[in-house]
Amino acid sequence: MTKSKLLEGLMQEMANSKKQTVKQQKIIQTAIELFAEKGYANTSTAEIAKQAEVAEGTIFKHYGTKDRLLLSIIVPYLKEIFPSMADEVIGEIMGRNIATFDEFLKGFFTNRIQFFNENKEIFQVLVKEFIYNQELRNELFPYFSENVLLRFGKIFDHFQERGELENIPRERVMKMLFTFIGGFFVSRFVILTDYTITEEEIDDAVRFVMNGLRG
Amino acid sequence: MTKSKLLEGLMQEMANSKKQTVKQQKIIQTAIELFAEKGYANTSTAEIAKQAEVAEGTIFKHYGTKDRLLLSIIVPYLKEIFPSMADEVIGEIMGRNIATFDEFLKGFFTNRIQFFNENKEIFQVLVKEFIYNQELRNELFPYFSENVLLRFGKIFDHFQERGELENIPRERVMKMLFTFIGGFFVSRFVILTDYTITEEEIDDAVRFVMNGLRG
Amino acid sequence: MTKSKLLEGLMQEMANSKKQTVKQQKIIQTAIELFAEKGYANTSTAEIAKQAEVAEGTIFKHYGTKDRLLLSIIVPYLKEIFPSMADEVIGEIMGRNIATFDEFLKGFFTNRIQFFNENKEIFQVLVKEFIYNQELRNELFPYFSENVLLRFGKIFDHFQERGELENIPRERVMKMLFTFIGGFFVSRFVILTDYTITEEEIDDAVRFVMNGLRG
Amino acid sequence: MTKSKLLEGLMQEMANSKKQTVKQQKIIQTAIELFAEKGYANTSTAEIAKQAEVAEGTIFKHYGTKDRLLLSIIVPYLKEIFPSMADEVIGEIMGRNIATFDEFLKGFFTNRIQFFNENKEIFQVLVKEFIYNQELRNELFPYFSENVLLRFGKIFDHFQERGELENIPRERVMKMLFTFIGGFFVSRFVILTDYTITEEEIDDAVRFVMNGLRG
DNA sequence: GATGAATGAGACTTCATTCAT
DNA sequence: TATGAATGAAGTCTCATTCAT
Repeated sequence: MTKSKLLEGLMQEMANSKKQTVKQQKIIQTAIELFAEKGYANTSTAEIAKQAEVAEGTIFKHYGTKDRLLLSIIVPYLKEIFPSMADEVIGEIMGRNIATFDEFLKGFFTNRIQFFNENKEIFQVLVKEFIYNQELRNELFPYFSENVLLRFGKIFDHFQERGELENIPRERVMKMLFTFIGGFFVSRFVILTDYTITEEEIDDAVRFVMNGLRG
Repeated sequence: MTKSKLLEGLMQEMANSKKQTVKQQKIIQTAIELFAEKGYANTSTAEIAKQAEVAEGTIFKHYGTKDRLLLSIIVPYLKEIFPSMADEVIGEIMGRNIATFDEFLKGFFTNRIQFFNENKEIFQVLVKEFIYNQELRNELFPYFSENVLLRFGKIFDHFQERGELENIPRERVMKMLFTFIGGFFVSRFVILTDYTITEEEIDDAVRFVMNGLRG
Repeated sequence: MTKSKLLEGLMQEMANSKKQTVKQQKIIQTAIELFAEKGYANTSTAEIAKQAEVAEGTIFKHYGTKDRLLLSIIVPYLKEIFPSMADEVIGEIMGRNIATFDEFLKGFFTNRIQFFNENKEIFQVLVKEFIYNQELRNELFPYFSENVLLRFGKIFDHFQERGELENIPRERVMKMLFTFIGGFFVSRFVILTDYTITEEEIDDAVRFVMNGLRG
Repeated sequence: MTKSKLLEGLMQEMANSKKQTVKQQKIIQTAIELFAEKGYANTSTAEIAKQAEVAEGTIFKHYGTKDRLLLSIIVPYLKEIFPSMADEVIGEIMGRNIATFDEFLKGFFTNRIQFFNENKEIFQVLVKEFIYNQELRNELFPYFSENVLLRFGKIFDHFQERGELENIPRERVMKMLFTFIGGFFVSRFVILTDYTITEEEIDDAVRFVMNGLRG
């Protein structure tokens, strides 16, 4: 986990690479499960190999190092975690039927909850390593800033231009917003792993945030 | 990190134990720094020993296992992290000059921010391992529920009885509150390690929460 | 050396396992020599690795723990040490040409002396650990009772039915017999490691036992 | 356990030394128990210290090394294990009322069984280490030959001169005798630690030996 | 005489990684 | 592509022993 800027390179590389073999799929799936459960540092490649019913050498044939195995899990996920959603949502906002920030927030929560539910374990891996692993954090930060903060900013601007969320100091309030959103997803998906989020709770969250912002 | 219910036992044990030697203090201090920086799993006892200018054996003479070294850091801190504060605050509320939930929240944030600033690294260790280490999480959860949730609940009740925070579904709203508070402290002290919290931001946070709750 | 009943399991496991690599053979051979000479507890895996010209990790790759290395030496030997011989001898007695207990005893001594001479070191390991290691003793005792005492008892019965060894309290006399046999093999093969047993001494031993029994 | 001829020196030294303190007694007693149970190599000085309720340093203050602690247990016992008995018995034979080798053997077994019962654990330590520890065996062998074999030989001669045990090749038969005696005491006191020897069994043993010898 | 903190060599074991097949 | 034997560095931990108090 030493080289920098490898995220970009890796994304390129993955885009170009052939499609996975069956063994590769098993390796990735098993690694996700184990990394999510016990963390990257506490999971040995031997354990992954055994549980994936694959020779240990096979892992290294495909991924070279354990580090790159981790990135092979995280990187393709990164592209989906915010951007795709953001683009989607931005499309909806601009074009169609999302008129208020309330609606946007509700859509955002609903959409992401569904996405994280479908990829809970990868999200756990990502969060755990993001917090635990200094090097990875340094790697991910610029990516995160660029893709998440920026787009969210734009959306925020959009609604301010429309007359919503007026007279609010954007930077300061967005911090509060992200603080809550981060706390929400991490607590529900990483810490309380068996938690189920209800429709009602989404409404609570949206209301909490909206009131907080408007204050 | 296998045996359960060792928290209680360890607390007893520590209360009874003689006071630390100079070397012990150096070990603990160094371990805190390294665990905070790189995480427990990525820090070797050899590294701790070297940086603490102590023989590796000395660590094990005093703490037996690396696990127990971690707990020797976390456990004494746990007792201070919430209860003491809560008791203090409860005293202030009941007796003296805290009249509103706003005031309480502001006091809480101010007080804990100071405390975590003074113990930033231990807090980082605690949070990182809480998220990373399943076993430790299981160990800490009951303690957390009992000491944090319970006391907060009482305080909440207190203000509801006084007429504040009326007509609010306590359980649901407290969840939002904790979500925000958790997100706030973790992001500021664990992720953004060089962040400085201003007076202004505390006010933002209090306002955000109060509006969120009242809504 | 903690889990019980692992003997049976290990036997199964070994029967199923692939055949040894060259390195494994060197490891086992070297371990036998060193354990025989200095005892299991006084032999380090580093020493075994060095003398076997193998990386220390290789030992653990194959045998997992030092304990299992010891058992990997002892277990396959156990199956040969008595049962096979007993079956052979029983066959001879029943079918062919062993008519008297004298003959049987002489055959037994001769056969086992040859066997132990060919496997002197493993026998030394077995005896030393049997005496030294409480856990191993508990593990081996039931096996020993079942395979050795039982078969010997049957043979004894056989000759009593034929009219030999009459009027002798079987249990009490067999104790004396085993006492002598045990003393004989342990002293000659484990304590006096350079001792050579002559034909004459075998006769002495048989005569000593036969007289002792008949008395 | 390196230096040779230290047995003699140690005996002198012990004879000259002051009498033991209370702590020393506890150390020795605890060490005997632990060495008997688990063997010298598997017992740490830390464990002895803890169980003896003594600081680890105290053990080394008194005994210098763990080796010398072992010898401090074995050496005083050695002087009693055969010589004293032999002298006693020789006295009885010469002067008083032991007329036959039968009687002598019965006396010998009875006397030594009582002695070993009273010092079972030290005997276990002695035997286990004698078998396990090459260096100690080399140390003890000459002592054993001189004190045990020699005296036994004299006694044997005595009875042969009296007309008993005639026409028997002394060397060969004494080997059988020692083989049995060794097997008897080791099996009963070291291997079958909870065994109780009955009067009847002593008679069996004497009869077995006498017949064996006379044959 | 007794303590117990401290040591550092060395024990067993784990691990990511390599490479011949 | 896949294997799995082999590696050796590094990890945690144990131990007999020393020494200042």
